[in-house]
Amino acid sequence: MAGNVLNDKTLELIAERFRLLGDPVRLRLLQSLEGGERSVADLVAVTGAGQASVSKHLQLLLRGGLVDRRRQGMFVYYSVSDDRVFELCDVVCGSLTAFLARELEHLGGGAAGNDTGSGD
Amino acid sequence: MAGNVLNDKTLELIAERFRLLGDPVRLRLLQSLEGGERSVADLVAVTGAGQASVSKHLQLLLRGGLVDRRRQGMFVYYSVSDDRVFELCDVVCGSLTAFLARELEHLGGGAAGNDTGSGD
DNA sequence: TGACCATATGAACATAATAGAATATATTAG
DNA sequence: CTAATATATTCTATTATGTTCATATGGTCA
Repeated sequence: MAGNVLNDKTLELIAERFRLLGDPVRLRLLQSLEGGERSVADLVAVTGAGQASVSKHLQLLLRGGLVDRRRQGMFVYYSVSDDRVFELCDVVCGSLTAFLARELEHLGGGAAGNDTGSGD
Repeated sequence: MAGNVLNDKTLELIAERFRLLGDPVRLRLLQSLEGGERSVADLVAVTGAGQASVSKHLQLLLRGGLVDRRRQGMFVYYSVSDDRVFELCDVVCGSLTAFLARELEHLGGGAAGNDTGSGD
């Protein structure tokens, strides 16, 4: 952004990329790949999701250019091809933390002793 | 991320926030608010979306803690409450640019003279 | 070749997200 | 109070997204 006016097409591309990151299974996949490449079987085990589901999520990440694919024998290894995703997650984490802190403040200052749901 | 292992709840929160940014109308709203607060009517005019739609998107952004709301008379003014959204958009833009550049390279090296869709 | 394994894909289904029309609420003016 | 204006909400239809099961594809090994 930074002062630019983006056209509709660009905006749609950006939105699409955010949506690509907007799924917990895909985030878990990316996180699992942070330490290096992994086979699909590994990723299925780590995420606890079904094989078909994981495979489809990986295709989405692949088409979005966030991961790379390498075949070795019967196995396929995926790896993160754009480290910026982690930067994005970090920024979002910070944003979320700030937001929740604000929420807490308002609760504390406005109506103390409220139940906002079980605390983690 | 940065080496952390995030639990499912946190991951879902992060995904939710990415989804919040995964809509072109909401991105356009945020971009329109980059220069300062705006009334809903202004935003409706700028985005070209319907009033109900804009209002609903604004509620989502508000509940997500990305914008603030201020009432003055009959008008309601929204403003960005977390500048990090722009940082996020910038990073995504960079990521997209890099991705498209890679795509182009592959096209150029593999099959030159291809039409990748009308340019803007 | 056929048996076997890992991964990808298609079809069916369930659920979530979005837009628009109509209506409700809030505020001001008379 | 009523009329008028700005914004929010509800209801409904439609579309997008994700999961699962079954099956196809690509590869290895005997």
